[in-house]
Amino acid sequence: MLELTTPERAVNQGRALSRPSTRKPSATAGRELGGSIECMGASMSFGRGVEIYGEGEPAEYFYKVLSGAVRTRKVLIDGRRQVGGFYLPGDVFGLEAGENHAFTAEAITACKVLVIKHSAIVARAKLDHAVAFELWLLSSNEVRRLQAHLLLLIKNAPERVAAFLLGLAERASPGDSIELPMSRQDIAEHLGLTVETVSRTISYLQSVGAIELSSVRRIVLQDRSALKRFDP
Amino acid sequence: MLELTTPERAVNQGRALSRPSTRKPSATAGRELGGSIECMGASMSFGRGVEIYGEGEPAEYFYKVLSGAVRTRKVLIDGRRQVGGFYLPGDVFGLEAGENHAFTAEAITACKVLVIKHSAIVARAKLDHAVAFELWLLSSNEVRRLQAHLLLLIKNAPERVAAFLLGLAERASPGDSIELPMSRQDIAEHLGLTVETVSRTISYLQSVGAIELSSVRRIVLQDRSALKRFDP
DNA sequence: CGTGATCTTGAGGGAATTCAATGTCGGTGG
DNA sequence: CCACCGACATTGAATTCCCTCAAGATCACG
Repeated sequence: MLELTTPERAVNQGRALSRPSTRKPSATAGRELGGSIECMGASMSFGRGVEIYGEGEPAEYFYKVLSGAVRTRKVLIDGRRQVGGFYLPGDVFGLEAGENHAFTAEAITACKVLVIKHSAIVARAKLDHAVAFELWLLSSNEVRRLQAHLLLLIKNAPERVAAFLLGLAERASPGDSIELPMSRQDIAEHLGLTVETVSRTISYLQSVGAIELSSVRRIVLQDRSALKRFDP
Repeated sequence: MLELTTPERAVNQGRALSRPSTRKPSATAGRELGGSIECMGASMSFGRGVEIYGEGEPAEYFYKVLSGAVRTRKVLIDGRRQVGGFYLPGDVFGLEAGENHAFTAEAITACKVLVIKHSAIVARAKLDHAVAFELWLLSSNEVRRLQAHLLLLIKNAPERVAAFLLGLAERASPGDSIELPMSRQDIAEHLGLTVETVSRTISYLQSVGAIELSSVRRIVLQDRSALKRFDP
Protein backbone atom coordinates (compact mmCIF):
# COMPACT_ATOMS: atom_id res chain seq x y z
CA MET A 1 0.00 0.00 0.00
CA LEU A 2 1.64 3.16 -1.20
CA GLU A 3 1.30 6.01 1.22
CA LEU A 4 2.58 9.48 0.56
CA THR A 5 3.59 11.35 3.65
CA THR A 6 4.75 14.89 4.11
CA PRO A 7 7.92 15.05 6.17
CA GLU A 8 7.58 16.51 9.65
CA ARG A 9 9.61 19.56 8.78
CA ALA A 10 6.96 20.55 6.25
CA VAL A 11 4.67 21.51 9.11
CA ASN A 12 5.57 25.14 9.26
CA GLN A 13 6.66 25.67 5.71
CA GLY A 14 3.30 26.71 4.36
CA ARG A 15 2.39 24.82 1.21
CA ALA A 16 3.36 21.19 1.03
CA LEU A 17 2.46 18.81 -1.74
CA SER A 18 -0.71 20.65 -2.56
CA ARG A 19 -0.42 19.64 -6.18
CA PRO A 20 -0.05 15.90 -6.12
CA SER A 21 -0.23 15.77 -9.90
CA THR A 22 3.46 15.04 -10.02
CA ARG A 23 2.80 11.75 -8.24
CA LYS A 24 1.19 8.81 -9.81
CA PRO A 25 -2.00 8.39 -7.75
CA SER A 26 -1.94 4.63 -7.93
CA ALA A 27 -4.86 2.72 -6.53
CA THR A 28 -4.63 2.36 -2.78
CA ALA A 29 -6.22 2.50 0.64
CA GLY A 30 -9.47 4.45 0.02
CA ARG A 31 -12.45 2.76 1.61
CA GLU A 32 -15.34 4.44 -0.15
CA LEU A 33 -16.03 7.97 -1.33
CA GLY A 34 -19.59 8.70 -0.43
CA GLY A 35 -20.73 5.15 -0.97
CA SER A 36 -19.94 3.44 -4.24
CA ILE A 37 -16.72 5.05 -5.26
CA GLU A 38 -13.73 3.15 -3.95
CA CYS A 39 -10.19 2.13 -4.51
CA MET A 40 -9.14 5.26 -6.35
CA GLY A 41 -6.57 7.85 -5.47
CA ALA A 42 -3.73 8.14 -3.01
CA SER A 43 -3.65 8.53 0.71
CA MET A 44 -1.61 11.54 1.80
CA SER A 45 -0.62 12.83 5.20
CA PHE A 46 -0.43 16.49 6.17
CA GLY A 47 1.07 18.05 9.25
CA ARG A 48 -0.76 20.51 11.46
CA GLY A 49 -1.26 23.82 9.68
CA VAL A 50 -0.08 22.62 6.29
CA GLU A 51 -1.89 23.84 3.20
CA ILE A 52 -3.61 21.12 1.18
CA TYR A 53 -4.58 23.35 -1.69
CA GLY A 54 -4.52 27.08 -2.21
CA GLU A 55 -7.10 29.59 -3.25
CA GLY A 56 -6.87 30.21 -6.97
CA GLU A 57 -5.26 26.88 -7.79
CA PRO A 58 -7.00 24.77 -10.40
CA ALA A 59 -9.48 22.39 -8.80
CA GLU A 60 -8.32 19.02 -10.06
CA TYR A 61 -8.81 16.75 -7.07
CA PHE A 62 -11.35 15.61 -4.56
CA TYR A 63 -10.27 15.07 -1.01
CA LYS A 64 -11.75 12.74 1.53
CA VAL A 65 -10.70 13.04 5.15
CA LEU A 66 -9.52 9.71 6.57
CA SER A 67 -8.32 11.02 9.91
CA GLY A 68 -7.74 14.39 11.54
CA ALA A 69 -9.52 17.60 10.62
CA VAL A 70 -9.38 20.11 7.77
CA ARG A 71 -10.64 23.66 7.37
CA THR A 72 -11.30 25.68 4.23
CA ARG A 73 -10.77 29.39 4.54
CA LYS A 74 -10.53 32.54 2.55
CA VAL A 75 -8.64 35.68 3.48
CA LEU A 76 -9.90 39.00 2.17
CA ILE A 77 -7.38 41.61 1.09
CA ASP A 78 -8.05 43.67 4.20
CA GLY A 79 -7.19 40.70 6.39
CA ARG A 80 -10.67 39.58 7.38
CA ARG A 81 -10.95 35.83 7.29
CA GLN A 82 -13.79 33.44 6.74
CA VAL A 83 -13.66 29.73 7.44
CA GLY A 84 -15.94 28.04 4.93
CA GLY A 85 -16.16 24.72 6.68
CA PHE A 86 -14.58 22.10 8.88
CA TYR A 87 -14.15 18.61 7.49
CA LEU A 88 -13.89 15.55 9.70
CA PRO A 89 -13.19 11.89 8.91
CA GLY A 90 -15.59 10.73 6.22
CA ASP A 91 -16.21 14.22 4.83
CA VAL A 92 -15.35 15.13 1.27
CA PHE A 93 -14.09 18.57 0.28
CA GLY A 94 -12.79 20.30 -2.84
CA LEU A 95 -15.91 19.55 -4.82
CA GLU A 96 -15.87 22.67 -6.95
CA ALA A 97 -16.00 21.54 -10.57
CA GLY A 98 -14.00 23.23 -13.30
CA GLU A 99 -12.33 26.55 -12.57
CA ASN A 100 -10.19 27.18 -9.53
CA HIS A 101 -10.62 26.78 -5.81
CA ALA A 102 -12.24 29.78 -4.17
CA PHE A 103 -10.99 28.74 -0.73
CA THR A 104 -7.75 27.44 0.69
CA ALA A 105 -7.75 24.09 2.49
CA GLU A 106 -5.50 23.50 5.49
CA ALA A 107 -4.92 20.69 7.93
CA ILE A 108 -6.10 21.76 11.38
CA THR A 109 -4.50 18.75 12.99
CA ALA A 110 -2.16 16.20 11.50
CA CYS A 111 -4.38 14.29 9.14
CA LYS A 112 -4.65 11.71 6.42
CA VAL A 113 -6.55 12.57 3.29
CA LEU A 114 -7.54 10.46 0.33
CA VAL A 115 -6.78 12.39 -2.85
CA ILE A 116 -8.62 11.55 -6.06
CA LYS A 117 -8.26 13.19 -9.43
CA HIS A 118 -11.43 14.63 -10.93
CA SER A 119 -10.62 13.04 -14.25
CA ALA A 120 -10.35 9.61 -12.60
CA ILE A 121 -13.82 9.97 -11.17
CA VAL A 122 -15.26 11.28 -14.41
CA ALA A 123 -13.71 8.39 -16.29
CA ARG A 124 -15.24 5.95 -13.84
CA ALA A 125 -18.55 7.75 -13.98
CA LYS A 126 -18.72 6.87 -17.66
CA LEU A 127 -18.53 3.19 -16.82
CA ASP A 128 -20.57 3.21 -13.66
CA HIS A 129 -23.62 5.44 -13.50
CA ALA A 130 -23.81 5.04 -9.75
CA VAL A 131 -20.54 6.93 -9.58
CA ALA A 132 -21.98 9.79 -11.58
CA PHE A 133 -24.93 9.90 -9.24
CA GLU A 134 -22.61 9.81 -6.24
CA LEU A 135 -20.75 12.77 -7.60
CA TRP A 136 -23.90 14.79 -7.86
CA LEU A 137 -24.94 13.70 -4.39
CA LEU A 138 -21.67 14.86 -2.88
CA SER A 139 -21.93 18.33 -4.39
CA SER A 140 -25.50 18.36 -3.29
CA ASN A 141 -24.55 17.65 0.30
CA GLU A 142 -22.13 20.54 0.16
CA VAL A 143 -24.95 22.76 -1.08
CA ARG A 144 -27.04 21.71 1.90
CA ARG A 145 -24.22 22.31 4.32
CA LEU A 146 -23.70 25.80 2.92
CA GLN A 147 -27.41 26.56 3.02
CA ALA A 148 -27.48 25.59 6.67
CA HIS A 149 -24.46 27.75 7.31
CA LEU A 150 -26.16 30.76 5.74
CA LEU A 151 -28.93 30.40 8.27
CA LEU A 152 -26.36 30.40 11.07
CA LEU A 153 -24.96 33.73 10.02
CA ILE A 154 -28.20 35.61 10.51
CA LYS A 155 -28.51 34.50 14.12
CA ASN A 156 -27.03 36.04 17.26
CA ALA A 157 -23.90 34.86 19.00
CA PRO A 158 -25.37 32.31 21.46
CA GLU A 159 -27.46 30.79 18.69
CA ARG A 160 -24.48 30.48 16.38
CA VAL A 161 -22.27 28.86 18.97
CA ALA A 162 -25.02 26.54 20.21
CA ALA A 163 -25.84 25.42 16.68
CA PHE A 164 -22.16 24.93 15.95
CA LEU A 165 -21.61 22.73 18.99
CA LEU A 166 -24.72 20.67 18.31
CA GLY A 167 -23.71 20.21 14.69
CA LEU A 168 -20.21 19.17 15.64
CA ALA A 169 -21.48 16.72 18.25
CA GLU A 170 -23.80 15.17 15.71
CA ARG A 171 -21.03 14.66 13.19
CA ALA A 172 -18.06 13.88 15.34
CA SER A 173 -19.03 12.12 18.47
CA PRO A 174 -21.33 9.39 19.66
CA GLY A 175 -21.75 10.73 23.18
CA ASP A 176 -22.15 14.15 24.72
CA SER A 177 -18.48 14.96 24.93
CA ILE A 178 -16.80 16.61 21.97
CA GLU A 179 -13.17 17.25 21.26
CA LEU A 180 -12.64 20.51 19.35
CA PRO A 181 -9.86 20.09 16.81
CA MET A 182 -10.02 23.78 15.96
CA SER A 183 -9.06 26.90 17.87
CA ARG A 184 -11.45 29.57 19.14
CA GLN A 185 -10.12 31.76 16.35
CA ASP A 186 -11.16 29.14 13.78
CA ILE A 187 -14.61 28.88 15.31
CA ALA A 188 -14.93 32.65 15.33
CA GLU A 189 -14.00 32.91 11.67
CA HIS A 190 -16.44 30.15 10.84
CA LEU A 191 -19.31 31.79 12.70
CA GLY A 192 -18.62 35.34 11.61
CA LEU A 193 -17.76 36.48 15.12
CA THR A 194 -14.61 37.58 16.96
CA VAL A 195 -12.58 35.31 19.22
CA GLU A 196 -13.63 37.34 22.22
CA THR A 197 -17.30 36.94 21.45
CA VAL A 198 -16.91 33.19 20.95
CA SER A 199 -15.06 32.90 24.23
CA ARG A 200 -17.61 35.01 26.07
CA THR A 201 -20.45 33.03 24.56
CA ILE A 202 -18.94 29.71 25.56
CA SER A 203 -18.56 31.07 29.08
CA TYR A 204 -22.15 32.17 28.98
CA LEU A 205 -23.40 28.78 27.82
CA GLN A 206 -21.40 27.28 30.63
CA SER A 207 -22.89 29.69 33.18
CA VAL A 208 -26.42 28.65 32.24
CA GLY A 209 -25.48 25.00 32.54
CA ALA A 210 -25.86 24.12 28.86
CA ILE A 211 -22.28 22.94 28.51
CA GLU A 212 -19.30 22.04 30.63
CA LEU A 213 -15.61 22.40 29.77
CA SER A 214 -13.52 19.49 30.92
CA SER A 215 -10.62 21.22 29.19
CA VAL A 216 -10.35 24.14 26.79
CA ARG A 217 -10.69 21.89 23.77
CA ARG A 218 -13.11 19.38 25.27
CA ILE A 219 -16.73 20.32 25.79
CA VAL A 220 -19.49 18.28 27.37
CA LEU A 221 -23.02 19.00 26.25
CA GLN A 222 -24.68 18.96 29.67
CA ASP A 223 -28.09 20.06 28.52
CA ARG A 224 -28.81 19.45 24.87
CA SER A 225 -32.35 20.75 25.07
CA ALA A 226 -31.09 24.03 26.52
CA LEU A 227 -28.72 24.30 23.58
CA LYS A 228 -31.48 23.46 21.13
CA ARG A 229 -33.59 26.20 22.63
CA PHE A 230 -31.07 28.58 21.07
CA ASP A 231 -31.45 26.96 17.66
CA PRO A 232 -34.73 28.00 16.03
CA MET B 1 -45.88 23.19 -27.66
CA LEU B 2 -47.53 22.30 -24.43
CA GLU B 3 -47.39 25.05 -21.87
CA LEU B 4 -48.75 24.74 -18.39
CA THR B 5 -49.94 28.01 -16.93
CA THR B 6 -51.25 28.81 -13.51
CA PRO B 7 -54.52 30.71 -13.69
CA GLU B 8 -54.39 34.35 -12.61
CA ARG B 9 -56.50 33.70 -9.56
CA ALA B 10 -53.80 31.44 -8.21
CA VAL B 11 -51.63 34.43 -7.46
CA ASN B 12 -52.71 34.91 -3.88
CA GLN B 13 -53.65 31.38 -3.05
CA GLY B 14 -50.29 30.32 -1.74
CA ARG B 15 -49.13 27.05 -3.25
CA ALA B 16 -49.94 26.48 -6.87
CA LEU B 17 -48.82 23.49 -8.89
CA SER B 18 -45.75 23.01 -6.80
CA ARG B 19 -45.80 19.30 -7.49
CA PRO B 20 -46.00 19.01 -11.24
CA SER B 21 -45.74 15.24 -10.96
CA THR B 22 -49.41 14.96 -11.80
CA ARG B 23 -48.71 16.39 -15.22
CA LYS B 24 -46.94 14.58 -17.95
CA PRO B 25 -43.81 16.68 -18.47
CA SER B 26 -43.69 16.14 -22.19
CA ALA B 27 -40.72 17.50 -24.07
CA THR B 28 -41.13 21.14 -24.91
CA ALA B 29 -39.69 24.65 -25.11
CA GLY B 30 -36.50 24.26 -23.01
CA ARG B 31 -33.51 25.78 -24.71
CA GLU B 32 -30.61 24.31 -22.79
CA LEU B 33 -29.98 23.48 -19.14
CA GLY B 34 -26.48 24.55 -18.42
CA GLY B 35 -25.17 23.69 -21.85
CA SER B 36 -25.80 20.23 -23.19
CA ILE B 37 -29.06 19.23 -21.59
CA GLU B 38 -31.98 20.23 -23.75
CA CYS B 39 -35.49 19.48 -24.80
CA MET B 40 -36.59 17.94 -21.51
CA GLY B 41 -39.28 18.99 -19.12
CA ALA B 42 -42.24 21.30 -19.21
CA SER B 43 -42.50 25.05 -19.23
CA MET B 44 -44.68 26.37 -16.42
CA SER B 45 -45.86 29.84 -15.55
CA PHE B 46 -46.21 31.19 -12.04
CA GLY B 47 -47.89 34.37 -10.87
CA ARG B 48 -46.21 36.92 -8.63
CA GLY B 49 -45.74 35.55 -5.13
CA VAL B 50 -46.76 31.99 -5.97
CA GLU B 51 -44.86 29.14 -4.36
CA ILE B 52 -42.97 26.91 -6.78
CA TYR B 53 -41.96 24.35 -4.21
CA GLY B 54 -42.13 24.26 -0.45
CA GLU B 55 -39.61 23.60 2.25
CA GLY B 56 -39.71 19.96 3.25
CA GLU B 57 -41.17 18.70 0.01
CA PRO B 58 -39.24 15.96 -1.73
CA ALA B 59 -36.76 17.38 -4.21
CA GLU B 60 -37.76 15.71 -7.45
CA TYR B 61 -37.30 18.43 -10.03
CA PHE B 62 -34.83 20.92 -11.39
CA TYR B 63 -36.04 24.34 -12.34
CA LYS B 64 -34.57 26.67 -14.91
CA VAL B 65 -35.79 30.23 -15.04
CA LEU B 66 -36.91 31.22 -18.54
CA SER B 67 -38.30 34.64 -17.66
CA GLY B 68 -39.06 36.62 -14.52
CA ALA B 69 -37.34 36.14 -11.17
CA VAL B 70 -37.46 33.57 -8.36
CA ARG B 71 -36.28 33.63 -4.75
CA THR B 72 -35.56 30.78 -2.39
CA ARG B 73 -36.22 31.46 1.26
CA LYS B 74 -36.49 29.84 4.61
CA VAL B 75 -38.55 31.04 7.55
CA LEU B 76 -37.37 30.19 11.04
CA ILE B 77 -39.93 29.33 13.66
CA ASP B 78 -39.46 32.68 15.37
CA GLY B 79 -40.30 34.49 12.14
CA ARG B 80 -36.82 35.46 11.02
CA ARG B 81 -36.36 34.94 7.33
CA GLN B 82 -33.41 34.22 5.10
CA VAL B 83 -33.46 34.51 1.32
CA GLY B 84 -31.02 31.92 0.01
CA GLY B 85 -30.77 33.28 -3.49
CA PHE B 86 -32.35 35.11 -6.37
CA TYR B 87 -32.62 33.32 -9.69
CA LEU B 88 -32.86 35.17 -13.00
CA PRO B 89 -33.42 33.94 -16.56
CA GLY B 90 -30.86 31.24 -17.35
CA ASP B 91 -30.30 30.29 -13.69
CA VAL B 92 -31.05 26.81 -12.40
CA PHE B 93 -32.38 26.16 -8.93
CA GLY B 94 -33.61 23.21 -6.89
CA LEU B 95 -30.38 21.28 -7.32
CA GLU B 96 -30.47 19.50 -3.97
CA ALA B 97 -30.18 15.80 -4.70
CA GLY B 98 -32.10 13.21 -2.73
CA GLU B 99 -33.88 14.23 0.43
CA ASN B 100 -36.19 17.22 0.67
CA HIS B 101 -35.91 20.88 -0.14
CA ALA B 102 -34.45 22.93 2.69
CA PHE B 103 -35.79 26.17 1.23
CA THR B 104 -39.04 27.30 -0.32
CA ALA B 105 -38.99 28.71 -3.86
CA GLU B 106 -41.34 31.52 -4.84
CA ALA B 107 -41.92 33.61 -7.93
CA ILE B 108 -40.90 37.20 -7.21
CA THR B 109 -42.49 38.39 -10.44
CA ALA B 110 -44.69 36.55 -12.88
CA CYS B 111 -42.31 34.07 -14.43
CA LYS B 112 -41.83 31.08 -16.67
CA VAL B 113 -39.84 28.15 -15.42
CA LEU B 114 -38.66 25.02 -17.15
CA VAL B 115 -39.36 22.06 -14.90
CA ILE B 116 -37.35 18.85 -15.32
CA LYS B 117 -37.64 15.68 -13.32
CA HIS B 118 -34.46 14.50 -11.64
CA SER B 119 -35.07 10.99 -12.88
CA ALA B 120 -35.30 12.22 -16.45
CA ILE B 121 -31.90 13.83 -16.16
CA VAL B 122 -30.38 10.84 -14.46
CA ALA B 123 -31.76 8.59 -17.18
CA ARG B 124 -30.23 10.79 -19.82
CA ALA B 125 -26.98 10.99 -17.91
CA LYS B 126 -26.65 7.25 -18.36
CA LEU B 127 -26.74 7.67 -22.13
CA ASP B 128 -24.79 10.88 -22.39
CA HIS B 129 -21.85 11.40 -20.07
CA ALA B 130 -21.78 15.08 -20.91
CA VAL B 131 -25.13 15.35 -19.15
CA ALA B 132 -23.73 13.73 -16.02
CA PHE B 133 -20.87 16.17 -16.09
CA GLU B 134 -23.28 19.05 -16.61
CA LEU B 135 -25.21 17.95 -13.56
CA TRP B 136 -22.13 18.05 -11.41
CA LEU B 137 -21.17 21.40 -12.89
CA LEU B 138 -24.53 22.90 -12.01
CA SER B 139 -24.34 21.80 -8.37
CA SER B 140 -20.82 23.03 -8.34
CA ASN B 141 -21.87 26.48 -9.49
CA GLU B 142 -24.37 26.57 -6.69
CA VAL B 143 -21.60 25.70 -4.25
CA ARG B 144 -19.57 28.61 -5.57
CA ARG B 145 -22.49 30.97 -5.35
CA LEU B 146 -23.10 29.98 -1.74
CA GLN B 147 -19.42 30.29 -0.87
CA ALA B 148 -19.43 33.81 -2.25
CA HIS B 149 -22.57 34.57 -0.29
CA LEU B 150 -20.94 33.42 2.94
CA LEU B 151 -18.24 36.00 2.39
CA LEU B 152 -20.89 38.68 1.95
CA LEU B 153 -22.40 37.97 5.33
CA ILE B 154 -19.24 38.79 7.26
CA LYS B 155 -19.01 42.27 5.73
CA ASN B 156 -20.65 45.49 6.85
CA ALA B 157 -23.81 46.96 5.40
CA PRO B 158 -22.36 49.19 2.64
CA GLU B 159 -20.12 46.35 1.51
CA ARG B 160 -23.00 43.90 1.36
CA VAL B 161 -25.26 46.21 -0.58
CA ALA B 162 -22.51 47.31 -2.96
CA ALA B 163 -21.51 43.72 -3.67
CA PHE B 164 -25.13 42.77 -4.16
CA LEU B 165 -25.74 45.54 -6.69
CA LEU B 166 -22.55 44.78 -8.58
CA GLY B 167 -23.41 41.08 -8.69
CA LEU B 168 -26.89 41.76 -9.90
CA ALA B 169 -25.68 44.14 -12.59
CA GLU B 170 -23.21 41.55 -13.80
CA ARG B 171 -25.85 38.87 -14.08
CA ALA B 172 -28.88 40.78 -15.18
CA SER B 173 -27.99 43.76 -17.25
CA PRO B 174 -25.63 44.74 -20.01
CA GLY B 175 -25.44 48.42 -19.09
CA ASP B 176 -25.18 50.34 -15.85
CA SER B 177 -28.89 50.47 -15.15
CA ILE B 178 -30.48 47.63 -13.23
CA GLU B 179 -34.11 46.83 -12.59
CA LEU B 180 -34.66 45.26 -9.19
CA PRO B 181 -37.31 42.56 -9.36
CA MET B 182 -37.23 42.14 -5.59
CA SER B 183 -38.36 44.36 -2.73
CA ARG B 184 -36.10 46.00 -0.16
CA GLN B 185 -37.39 43.40 2.27
CA ASP B 186 -36.18 40.61 -0.02
CA ILE B 187 -32.78 42.25 -0.35
CA ALA B 188 -32.57 42.68 3.41
CA GLU B 189 -33.36 39.04 4.03
CA HIS B 190 -30.80 38.02 1.44
CA LEU B 191 -28.05 40.17 2.93
CA GLY B 192 -28.82 39.42 6.57
CA LEU B 193 -29.85 43.01 7.29
CA THR B 194 -33.09 44.81 8.12
CA VAL B 195 -35.15 46.73 5.58
CA GLU B 196 -34.28 49.96 7.31
CA THR B 197 -30.56 49.32 7.07
CA VAL B 198 -30.81 48.41 3.39
CA SER B 199 -32.79 51.56 2.73
CA ARG B 200 -30.37 53.71 4.68
CA THR B 201 -27.41 52.14 2.92
CA ILE B 202 -28.89 52.71 -0.51
CA SER B 203 -29.46 56.34 0.45
CA TYR B 204 -25.88 56.52 1.62
CA LEU B 205 -24.49 55.05 -1.59
CA GLN B 206 -26.58 57.59 -3.43
CA SER B 207 -25.25 60.44 -1.30
CA VAL B 208 -21.66 59.56 -2.13
CA GLY B 209 -22.50 59.43 -5.82
CA ALA B 210 -21.94 55.69 -6.29
CA ILE B 211 -25.48 55.05 -7.50
CA GLU B 212 -28.52 56.94 -8.70
CA LEU B 213 -32.17 55.96 -8.34
CA SER B 214 -34.22 56.69 -11.43
CA SER B 215 -37.08 55.03 -9.58
CA VAL B 216 -37.34 52.97 -6.42
CA ARG B 217 -36.82 49.74 -8.32
CA ARG B 218 -34.41 51.06 -10.94
CA ILE B 219 -30.84 51.83 -9.96
CA VAL B 220 -28.09 53.32 -12.09
CA LEU B 221 -24.53 52.43 -11.18
CA GLN B 222 -23.01 55.90 -11.54
CA ASP B 223 -19.60 55.01 -10.23
CA ARG B 224 -18.72 51.35 -10.41
CA SER B 225 -15.22 51.84 -9.05
CA ALA B 226 -16.63 53.59 -6.00
CA LEU B 227 -18.87 50.57 -5.47
CA LYS B 228 -15.99 48.17 -5.97
CA ARG B 229 -14.02 50.04 -3.37
CA PHE B 230 -16.51 48.64 -0.89
CA ASP B 231 -15.93 45.08 -2.09
CA PRO B 232 -12.63 43.71 -0.73
C1' DC C 1 10.27 26.71 34.84
C1' DG C 2 10.07 30.20 31.55
C1' DT C 3 8.12 31.59 27.07
C1' DG C 4 4.83 32.23 23.53
C1' DA C 5 0.42 31.02 21.86
C1' DT C 6 -4.16 30.59 23.06
C1' DC C 7 -7.98 31.69 25.81
C1' DT C 8 -10.73 34.53 28.98
C1' DT C 9 -12.48 38.71 30.99
C1' DG C 10 -13.33 43.79 31.29
C1' DA C 11 -14.55 48.51 29.68
C1' DG C 12 -15.87 51.56 26.14
C1' DG C 13 -17.48 52.63 21.54
C1' DG C 14 -19.82 51.88 17.17
C1' DA C 15 -22.71 49.74 13.75
C1' DA C 16 -26.96 47.76 12.99
C1' DT C 17 -31.49 46.86 15.09
C1' DT C 18 -35.79 48.22 16.99
C1' DC C 19 -39.58 51.12 17.38
C1' DA C 20 -42.04 54.83 15.47
C1' DA C 21 -43.43 58.19 12.10
C1' DT C 22 -43.49 60.11 7.60
C1' DG C 23 -43.09 59.82 2.58
C1' DT C 24 -43.82 57.71 -2.07
C1' DC C 25 -45.73 54.95 -5.57
C1' DG C 26 -49.07 52.15 -8.21
C1' DG C 27 -53.57 50.66 -8.62
C1' DT C 28 -58.58 51.04 -8.09
C1' DG C 29 -62.92 53.00 -7.99
C1' DG C 30 -65.76 57.02 -7.80
C1' DC D 1 -59.11 62.19 -14.32
C1' DC D 2 -57.93 62.40 -9.80
C1' DA D 3 -58.44 61.19 -5.02
C1' DC D 4 -57.91 57.63 -2.01
C1' DC D 5 -55.89 53.46 -0.29
C1' DG D 6 -52.56 50.07 0.92
C1' DA D 7 -48.11 48.33 0.21
C1' DC D 8 -43.63 49.60 0.03
C1' DA D 9 -39.85 52.70 1.14
C1' DT D 10 -37.42 56.22 3.70
C1' DT D 11 -35.94 58.76 7.76
C1' DG D 12 -35.26 59.62 12.82
C1' DA D 13 -34.16 58.46 17.77
C1' DA D 14 -33.03 55.25 21.25
C1' DT D 15 -31.25 50.79 22.36
C1' DT D 16 -28.75 46.55 21.93
C1' DC D 17 -25.37 43.54 20.62
C1' DC D 18 -21.06 42.76 19.08
C1' DC D 19 -16.49 44.64 18.15
C1' DT D 20 -12.28 46.89 19.52
C1' DC D 21 -8.74 47.65 22.56
C1' DA D 22 -6.44 46.18 26.63
C1' DA D 23 -5.04 43.32 30.36
C1' DG D 24 -4.72 39.07 32.75
C1' DA D 25 -5.08 33.84 32.90
C1' DT D 26 -4.13 29.33 31.24
C1' DC D 27 -2.05 25.97 28.47
C1' DA D 28 1.48 23.55 25.58
C1' DC D 29 6.16 23.06 24.83
C1' DG D 30 11.03 23.45 24.98
